[in-house]
Amino acid sequence: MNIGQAASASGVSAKMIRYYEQVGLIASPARTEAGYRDYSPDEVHMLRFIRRARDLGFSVEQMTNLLALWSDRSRASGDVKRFAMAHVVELERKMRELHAMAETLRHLAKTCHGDERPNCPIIEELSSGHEAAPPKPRRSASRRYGAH
Amino acid sequence: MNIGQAASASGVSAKMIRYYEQVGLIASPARTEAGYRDYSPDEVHMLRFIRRARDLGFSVEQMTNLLALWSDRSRASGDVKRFAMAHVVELERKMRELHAMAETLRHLAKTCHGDERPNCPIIEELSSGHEAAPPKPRRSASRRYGAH
DNA sequence: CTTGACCTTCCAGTCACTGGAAACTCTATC
DNA sequence: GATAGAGTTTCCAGTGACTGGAAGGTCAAG
Repeated sequence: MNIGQAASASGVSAKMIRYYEQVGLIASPARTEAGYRDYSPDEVHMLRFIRRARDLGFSVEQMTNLLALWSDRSRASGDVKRFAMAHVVELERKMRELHAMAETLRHLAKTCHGDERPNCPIIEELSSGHEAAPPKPRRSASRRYGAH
Repeated sequence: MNIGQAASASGVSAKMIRYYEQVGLIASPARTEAGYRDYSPDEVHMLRFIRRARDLGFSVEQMTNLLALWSDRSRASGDVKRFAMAHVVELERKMRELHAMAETLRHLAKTCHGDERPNCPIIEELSSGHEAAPPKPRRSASRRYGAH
């Protein structure tokens, strides 16, 4: 199976497959005489696993751990569960962050007439207001989400 | 006011201030004879505005628009409100995405014993399962959130 | 034999920063 | 006046997870 077929069979683009190989998430596959990558059914299976993990928001580094757990037949299911739940906690933290931003903005927008007049409490609050969104970023220098 | 003072007065680090200048979000400030950046109270005020906008999850590009709205005394408050609400919609889209991921993971984890035995439905589902998290990514090639 | 779809490698760009090096300036102390 | 330490300057490189594109090799169909 060449890379294009592996891509459509797994849902991971050819570009991404090469990238995952490059960063060491997956091993280099066999090559044809002409130098084309040649994927076995098992490797395509692994790519599908990777795609699903990525759809659940796991980073490449975390996927490395997941693949290790996957291929380790003797690991305890508790290890997997702990890993999954730690990720859930992280997802929820990000959700709360986004929620706080949205809440603040909705609150500001509620007091804005939204008409033709220039007077706008949203801008005024951003301009001179008190502290903004994150309810209270207590210790984490967390990543932010530029919407673009 | 030099850059360090402007940084602590605004909550935007010196590094970020230089970066924002470099990418054109803010204008180059005056310089002292020695070449040090010299910020006026108005510029520090603008930096605070920027920090609050960033805390609400606006990208640099969006902040450029916000600054334009800020300094345009004749713009309609409706323009600002529309801009803010579009961002809220985007934040909510991301929240739903994260929520779907967390839900899927929690669901998988619920069926996992989480003990010493190797049998683990989480891994099994990722390995051979049906479609994963995003409830149904209908058209957007949306950004994802690697938790690291 | 040519066309076009595929594959290969490599380099650059994205976004919003952060870290660090080398060199300069400022302020305080001795 | 010398010196130390903190602050500033520029510039370059790296982050994560890709995506785009150029230049060239390969394959199957007509």
